[in-house]
Amino acid sequence: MQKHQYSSEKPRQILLVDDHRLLRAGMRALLDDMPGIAVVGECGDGLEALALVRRKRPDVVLLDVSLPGMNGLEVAAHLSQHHPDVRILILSMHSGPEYVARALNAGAQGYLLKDSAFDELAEALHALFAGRDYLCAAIDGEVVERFLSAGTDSISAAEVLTPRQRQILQLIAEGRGPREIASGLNVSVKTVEAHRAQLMDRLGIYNVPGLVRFAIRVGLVNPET
Amino acid sequence: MQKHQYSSEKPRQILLVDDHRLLRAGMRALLDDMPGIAVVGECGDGLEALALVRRKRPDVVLLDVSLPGMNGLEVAAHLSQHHPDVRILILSMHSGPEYVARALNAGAQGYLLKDSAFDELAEALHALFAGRDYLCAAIDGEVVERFLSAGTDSISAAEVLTPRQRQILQLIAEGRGPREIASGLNVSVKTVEAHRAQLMDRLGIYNVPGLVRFAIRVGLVNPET
DNA sequence: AGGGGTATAGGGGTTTCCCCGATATTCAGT
DNA sequence: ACTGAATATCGGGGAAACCCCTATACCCCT
Repeated sequence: MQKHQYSSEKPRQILLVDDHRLLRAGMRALLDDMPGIAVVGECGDGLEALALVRRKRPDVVLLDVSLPGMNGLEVAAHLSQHHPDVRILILSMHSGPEYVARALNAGAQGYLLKDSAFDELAEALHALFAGRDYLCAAIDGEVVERFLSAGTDSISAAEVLTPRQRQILQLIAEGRGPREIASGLNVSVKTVEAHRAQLMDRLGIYNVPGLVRFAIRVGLVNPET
Repeated sequence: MQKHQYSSEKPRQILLVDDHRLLRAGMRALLDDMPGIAVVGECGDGLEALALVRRKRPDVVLLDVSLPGMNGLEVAAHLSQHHPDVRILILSMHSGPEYVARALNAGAQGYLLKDSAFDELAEALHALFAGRDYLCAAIDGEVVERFLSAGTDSISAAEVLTPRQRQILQLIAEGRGPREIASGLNVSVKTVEAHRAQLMDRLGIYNVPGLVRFAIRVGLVNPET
C-alpha cells in the first residue's frame, strides 16, 4: 500500500489541528499518500492540541486558525514559546496581510491558504522540514513585512484582556459552563469564576449575554456557529 | 489500486463544489477510496458548478454553502429547478436549524456538517443514491421541521417563536436577568423561566450564550450595544 | 525589598438554571 | 360543541452558576 521508496529517514511527524472532522479526514488522506510523512495525531480544539504536542512531539503542526476554546494563533504563540522545536504551519481561509502578519507574529513558520493547490501543501511541509519558512504563493510577502514592521499585531480590541481572560471569555461565549471550562483547563471552578469576574471588571460588562455580544464584536467567536 | 470488488453497477458520479482547493483535494482523496464512487469534476464557484452540472450530469453534487459569486443555496435552488434529477448534498459549518431549513428549502436532499465523522459522509451519499434524504446526526430534525413549516423563505427566522417568546429572548440577549424581565412584564420569575425553557426547545439551543448568538444572527439584538 | 499585575483557589450567600407538574385561555379541527 | 394542541401563566426543589469576600504564589519591575 505504502510507496515509501527511499525509506532510510524516519517519517516526519505531523499533527493535524482543525475543528472540522471531515476536513481533517481529507487532509489525512492527502498526507497519508505523501512518502516520508506520518500523521501522528489530530484534534479539533486548541487545548487538546497543546496536550497532543506534549505527548507526540510532532515535527510540524498543521494548525487551523479558528478553533473552539483557544484559537489557532494563541496555540501558535504558546507552542513557539514552550516548544520552539515544533514548527507551525497555519492553515487559513484569509489571505489578508493582517492575518498573515498576526500568524507570523504568533510564531508560525508557514502560512497556507485553504484555497492553495495541493502541491503547495507538499512544498510548504518540505520547506518547514528543511528549516525554511513558507508563505503561500498567493500572499505578497512585502506587504506582510510592512505589517510586521509596523508592529500592527494589536488589531483586536480585546487586547485589554490577558490571554487567559480572553480564553475564558471565548469559552463562555461558546456556551461552555464553568464546570466544563474548569475541567478543560485543569483548574478549579473557582478560578474560572475569578477570571470571569476580572474580565468583567476590565470590560465593564457585568452579565453573560453582554460578554457574548462583546466576544462577537471583537471576533473572538462567531455567531454563525 | 482500486478496490471496486463488485463492479457490476457503474460508479455514482459526484461533483465537488467548494471554494477551498485543499479541502476539495482532501474530499477527493476520501471519495476516491470509496468503491462505486467517481468524482467527475470539481470547482470553486457557483457559476462554474452550474456549467459543470450541465456537462457532466452527476448523480450528486457535494456543495459548500459559502461560495464566491453565487452562494451554495442559490446554486441549490437553481439546480433543483433546472436539474431535478441531480441530488444535492450540502456541506456546511453551520448547525443552526435556520441554516438547515434554508438549505432544504433551496432544494437540497442532504445536509452534512464539516465537523461530521467520515462515516457520515458515506452514509449521506448512499442515502442520496438510494433516493432518501439525509440529515447530519448532530441536527435535530424536529426543530428543523418547525423552521420549515414556518414561513421559511423569510430570512429573518425567529418566526418559529411566539411573540412572547421572541420578546423574552430579546430581553435575555440584552442582558436582562430573569428578575428584571419578570418585573418588567408583570409576571413571575417562574413564568419567564418557563418561556426561556420553551423557546430553548424550539430552537434546540440549551444555553444562554447560544441564545444570545442566535438572537444576533436573526437580528433580534445588535452586538454593538 | 516592596509593589502591581496575574493566576490560582476557597467560603458563603444569592440568583439562575432546569427538571418536574399544574392551571387557564385560546384556537383549530371534527 | 367538544376535543386537543398550543400558549401563557405559576409553583417546588435541587443543582449549578453567579458574585461578593479573602488569600496565596508567582513574576516582573523599579
